[in-house]
Amino acid sequence: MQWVPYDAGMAPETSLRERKRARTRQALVEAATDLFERHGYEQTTVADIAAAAEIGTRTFFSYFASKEELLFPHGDARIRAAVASIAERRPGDEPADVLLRALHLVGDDNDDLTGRLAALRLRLIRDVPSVRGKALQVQADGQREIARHLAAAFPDRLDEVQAAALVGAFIGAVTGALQVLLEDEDLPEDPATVQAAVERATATALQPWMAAR
Amino acid sequence: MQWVPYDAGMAPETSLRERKRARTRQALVEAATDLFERHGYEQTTVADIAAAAEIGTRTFFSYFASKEELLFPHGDARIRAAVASIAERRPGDEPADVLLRALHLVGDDNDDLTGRLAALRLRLIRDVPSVRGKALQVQADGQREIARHLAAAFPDRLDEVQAAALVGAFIGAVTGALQVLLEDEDLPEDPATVQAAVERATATALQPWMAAR
DNA sequence: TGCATATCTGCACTCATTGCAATTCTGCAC
DNA sequence: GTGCAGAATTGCAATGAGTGCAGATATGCA
Repeated sequence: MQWVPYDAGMAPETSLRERKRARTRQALVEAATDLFERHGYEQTTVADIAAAAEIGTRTFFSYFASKEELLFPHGDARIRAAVASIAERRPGDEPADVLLRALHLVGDDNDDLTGRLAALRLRLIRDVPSVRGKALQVQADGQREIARHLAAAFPDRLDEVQAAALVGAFIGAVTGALQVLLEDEDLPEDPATVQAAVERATATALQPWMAAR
Repeated sequence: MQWVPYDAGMAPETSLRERKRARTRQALVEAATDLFERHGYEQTTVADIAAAAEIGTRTFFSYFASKEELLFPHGDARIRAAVASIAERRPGDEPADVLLRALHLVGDDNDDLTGRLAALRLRLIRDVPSVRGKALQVQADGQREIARHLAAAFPDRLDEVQAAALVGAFIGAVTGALQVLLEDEDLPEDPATVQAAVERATATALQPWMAAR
């Protein structure tokens, strides 16, 4: 490949047009984060957000296909990390080994960009149905992508469907645990605490695999 | 609308009010199924459906909270089956045993009511984002419910979070496989074939547990 | 400088969803 | 059978997301 979408600290090899566009996009995310925190998700209209970022309401939809998208501006960051991790497969690795490592890694750089957005997102996923729906879709898509790469990494051991099942099991364990943990009214707790709790719970759930190692 | 003097499969404890309401609800689902099949999901408006069922558009929302809900009129049937299955826990059963049995069972009575609605639903889940989102939410909620019961069934072995992780892993494996299988353009294949493929793939993914038995 | 292309924007429109208030049933009691 | 309290139905108006369209602007490149 030749083009990496856009990353905070990225090369200036971009045209004015692109830079301007990226700046506006960023402004939209920030304005939205701000307004959502201040007035709530449902109370904030797309028009409000567009106005805050100084663009026309109509133009908003040329940056984000929906209001929910604002909360997942880097929908693929984690996926890319996981995929990269899979690529680093070491000889002798079992599919499960690779997945466990990838999972761990994705859990770590949990703080994608502004932790503020991340925290807000968790709260909204818990409270707003449409946001939860979007989050689940993003997750499902990511899962599929990872499965594709896993299958490719072990052509002799897994077919597409088996890989998808395996990935589903691992990610399912994590999200299942997370779902329960996030039910607590006071989310903002401490990311590390949650992280640890997830690891503990999934360790039990995935124990058969870890034991096999 | 025609009159069915006596519906054999209905609980006797219902008042006229309830029966009438149930009939209208059913009429709505049927009208929707029909229209969705004939003109497509997005091309069919809630007003169309309400008209077809002979009720006011406004009234529709006193039966279903959203257009998507029409596709999941028995959102809890499978869950109840799984929960019941868990309740039948036999001494000596491991959590994983109970889950495997429940999963198998849920996969079986896959034909919830009119296979027509079920088939349509699968197609729409694959093609319409908002429907996919809804499906994922229903699934997540069901998962949570099952986890609750599993935790209750093994108070000495699992806490809420561990149970959720375990359930997430099992259901995640199944849905992961299913997701890939449904990508084929020609869904209507043969339910049994899909069922078998899912079992095969999940067997690989969950093998460590099955082996432990 | 000047055109071809990419963006931006206002306007009008469709559609899901909701609040409100008037109207029409149904269950139950007298 | 009459009447009432509560439930259900419905029309109307309004909000807000998302889209198609056409004209106005800005940018890349010759």
